Amino acid sequence: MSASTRDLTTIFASNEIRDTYRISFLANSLIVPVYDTIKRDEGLNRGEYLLLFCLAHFPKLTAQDVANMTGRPRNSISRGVHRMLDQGYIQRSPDADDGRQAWLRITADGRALHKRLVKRFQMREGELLSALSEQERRQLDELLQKLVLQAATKR
Amino acid sequence: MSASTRDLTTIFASNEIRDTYRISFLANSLIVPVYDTIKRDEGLNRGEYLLLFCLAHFPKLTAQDVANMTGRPRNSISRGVHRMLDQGYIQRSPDADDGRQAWLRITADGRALHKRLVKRFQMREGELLSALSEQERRQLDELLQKLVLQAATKR
DNA sequence: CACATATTGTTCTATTTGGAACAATATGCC
DNA sequence: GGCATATTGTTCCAAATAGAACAATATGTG
Repeated sequence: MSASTRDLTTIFASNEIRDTYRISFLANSLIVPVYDTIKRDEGLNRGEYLLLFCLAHFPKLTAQDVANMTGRPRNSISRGVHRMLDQGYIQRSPDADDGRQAWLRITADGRALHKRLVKRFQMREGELLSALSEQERRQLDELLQKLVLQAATKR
Repeated sequence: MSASTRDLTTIFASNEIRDTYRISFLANSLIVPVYDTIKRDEGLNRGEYLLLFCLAHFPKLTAQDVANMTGRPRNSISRGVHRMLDQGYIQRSPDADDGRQAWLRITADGRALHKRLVKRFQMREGELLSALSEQERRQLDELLQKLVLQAATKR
């Protein structure tokens, strides 16, 4: 009996936390291979890419905002900020009213990088979603939206 | 304008990879807080818990099987195996026909630990799913199953 | 059988990660 | 205003992580 003859996918449907297990598996399947190519081609690690992604969708954010959005600790964000500043993908300006915090913005270079990289995630997402019909995709969209709003408020 | 007055949840519905972003966010929300308590209370890290979880659902597995199922590198599994052996949660026996590999099994202690810990994930899962109706949960179940099977085959 | 290639599990090493403590600044309360 | 408490971003350090090389074993092909 070798690994190739044993069916390791049965666990998807037969464990005590089916949804948790499958959502976690899906998340890994969607992002890990793409992060690997981003690391290889652009030298950005996960924290740095997340920072870029967040800043691509808000005009300005503080480091604390990014930590809240991504769930990563502030020191990881802080490191990412410095590296992305060095590379010119983001810029920082101190807040006039609050000396503790600083506003982060994406630069034109950063936005161009984001546009290139996000396509890789879109392709991977498309591969997975091709298993669903149009109607099923709309169902998924609604269900996910309800779940993330629940997750964002109930924690 | 402070973080508390800015609505950082708008990104859920307005980015180029909505499903990827939301699934990844959900996965973190489901597992990270629980892993933290498991680390604190039992000293198990993520790799060690995953090993226990896998072995709780198959009579026996090789380290390579666990690596395939979880997507983690073999050296991480290897480390986990040794620590879990030391703690008596799993046992190992060499394969008679293939001198390279060894079969891993969960012990009674390991199974008892699994039963206790999986409840924590069930509780967290229940909190999130409470946002859905019975019918919606069935829909989610079907959609997730299609997606994970697609992910497991198309990679 | 002999030799090239593949697979399993391990060790070594560099990078990533995150908790904790810290300085600077802000807020609340008397 | 003055002092206790909270918040932001940083540095320090220990743990987790994963790539690469490795030894042992297995497989395949002549």
